[in-house]
Amino acid sequence: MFRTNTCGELRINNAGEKLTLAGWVQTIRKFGAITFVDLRDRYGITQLLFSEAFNGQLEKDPLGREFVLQVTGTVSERSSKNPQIPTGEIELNVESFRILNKSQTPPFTIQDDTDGGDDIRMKYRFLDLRRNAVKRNLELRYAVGRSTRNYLHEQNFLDIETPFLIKSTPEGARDFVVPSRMNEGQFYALPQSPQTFKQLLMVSGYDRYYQIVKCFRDEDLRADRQPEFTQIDCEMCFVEQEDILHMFEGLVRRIFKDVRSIDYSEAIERMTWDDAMWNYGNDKPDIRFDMRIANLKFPQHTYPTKENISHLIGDAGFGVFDEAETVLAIAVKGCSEYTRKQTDELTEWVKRPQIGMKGLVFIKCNADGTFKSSVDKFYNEEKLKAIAAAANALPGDLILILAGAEERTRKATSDLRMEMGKRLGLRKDDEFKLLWVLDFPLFEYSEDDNRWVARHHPFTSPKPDHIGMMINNNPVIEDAAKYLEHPYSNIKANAYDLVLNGNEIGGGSIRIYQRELQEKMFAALGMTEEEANHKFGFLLGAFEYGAPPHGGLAFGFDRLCAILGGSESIRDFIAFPKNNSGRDVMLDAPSSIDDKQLVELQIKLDVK
RNA sequence: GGGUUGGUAGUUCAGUUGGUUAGAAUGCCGCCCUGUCACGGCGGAGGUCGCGGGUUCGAGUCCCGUCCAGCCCGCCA
Repeated sequence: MFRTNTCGELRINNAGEKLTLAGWVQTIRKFGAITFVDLRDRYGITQLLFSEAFNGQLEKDPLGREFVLQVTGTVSERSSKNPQIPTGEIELNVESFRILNKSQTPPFTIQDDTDGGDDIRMKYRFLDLRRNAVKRNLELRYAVGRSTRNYLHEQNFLDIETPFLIKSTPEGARDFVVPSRMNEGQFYALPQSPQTFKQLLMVSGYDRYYQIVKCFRDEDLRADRQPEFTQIDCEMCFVEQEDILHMFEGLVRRIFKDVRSIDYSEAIERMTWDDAMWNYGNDKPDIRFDMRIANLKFPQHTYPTKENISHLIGDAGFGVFDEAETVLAIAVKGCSEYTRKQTDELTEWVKRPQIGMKGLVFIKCNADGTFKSSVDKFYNEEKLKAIAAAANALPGDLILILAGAEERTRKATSDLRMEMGKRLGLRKDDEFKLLWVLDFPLFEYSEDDNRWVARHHPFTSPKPDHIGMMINNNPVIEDAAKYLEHPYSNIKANAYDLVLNGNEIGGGSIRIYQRELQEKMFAALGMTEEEANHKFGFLLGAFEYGAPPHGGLAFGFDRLCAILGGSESIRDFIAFPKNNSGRDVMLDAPSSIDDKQLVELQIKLDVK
């Protein structure tokens, strides 16, 4: 037997037992004639005591950090205890030991507070994974997965695997493609999600399906985006939106309970997409704090046209506001005392290219009820008061106003809101707020492609009373600004996103299950009948053989784990992640392949 | 595709207005130390300042290009 115990389990009541441990050398502390070694394994650290008798052997065969050791000895109570670690009351009095393997000195320290930077840790990821910080994250990930499986199993879901080598459908994200040797000149695609397979499983009658499954998208990366990532993918038959929301609220509550011991018993808030965009400028608002956006130019639920201009700011001769497509304000609690330096810094912040605004207008709501603003000469006390009221600003608050083109300004105001929330400490890591965002638009207009595209995906069903607004073609709109007047912009989808602290952690929809409607949808997206049949004929065909009403959703597993672990980045919750450029720096992948492989695949390269 | 921050010892970083021999911490090596646990003490080794070009009497420092990494925008049905 290699070992009788682990390095994390021995306590004072094991004193006197003779046993064997195996693990890695964490540190060596030579102290005169005796030597202390901290031996580490997955479960913890146990201090080894090498008495004077071993000095000869240790001199001949010195130990080093990360050597793999097998030690046999007797557990004894320490004469000076260490209350910091669970095994701190005991040590193993070594009677014999064996070096199972040597190690080079690692390029960074294997400690909780490692001295290694991201780059070097990724290159030696197998060493990084020895550290507690990363290990805890992977344990948390396992706990989330186990909780998910337990819950869904109890709810009668079946875990069914779907293929990875599938057909490329260039809607949406770019596919990763895999050449087929046996089918010359042809390619598989890796799934962006098992979407069509899970719908086919519904047609087959497996009315509750789930899978914790890898998905692949060949798009640029972010801290919270990897080219291969994991989804909790679910689908159900004979359900309406309410059934799905209820089922997966249960899942999330269960995960909170199992993983973080949090009783999320309060009702999960709901908000329409329209309200989210209007009040937060964003389809995934962080509702841990309020700071809603006030529109100073238009009343809610109107299109921004000249006739709809409200009287909040009117035409006051202030060109920046008068000529702007939209003017948005947020009230920042208790910041009316901001200095010139602080407001200048905020102005610089919104002028960064990533935000892209030209400037920032301030109104200080003084504690005594007066106002001081950078636009005093255009707006009198009464107007400023009205603006403050609209922005829900109280004395002592600072109102920040951005003006410009609709879409950019809304996004910038949303970003500014998030930034101020962060600076004011309103976005706490240990506070969790869930939110359903409902009634997404079915379509959105792509100005690049000059056509309507599915906002979620083309299998999402429209709200039943909006089906009549579907047209059997995808008309090009000459003036892009006019697209708001097109009926498609008013069609809402049976689609829903689950948002946690301003992050989209899941999303789904009630699907189309009738061939006619699905054909209509493809046509609306500008697909000819021929194209639709070529790409999705199998699904259309299946819908003719008794397809039941169905719907589902998918959670971003990595992201969910990261948020539950209190981290912005998902990389530390993935054992072997890719870097910003989609590279695995440990494997040095992707890489070129042999000419022989290229010949077999009938691929000629036209690079370098 | 674009923006931005960074690249100096094994590692993490400092390096002033361009000026003598490029520093610190940690790690590593050697010696000392019988109760350490971030052990301690003394000593030592360790650098093509990412790469290429330019300006200058002189470049880690300024300029141009390039590569790599982090973050962001675009993109992500």
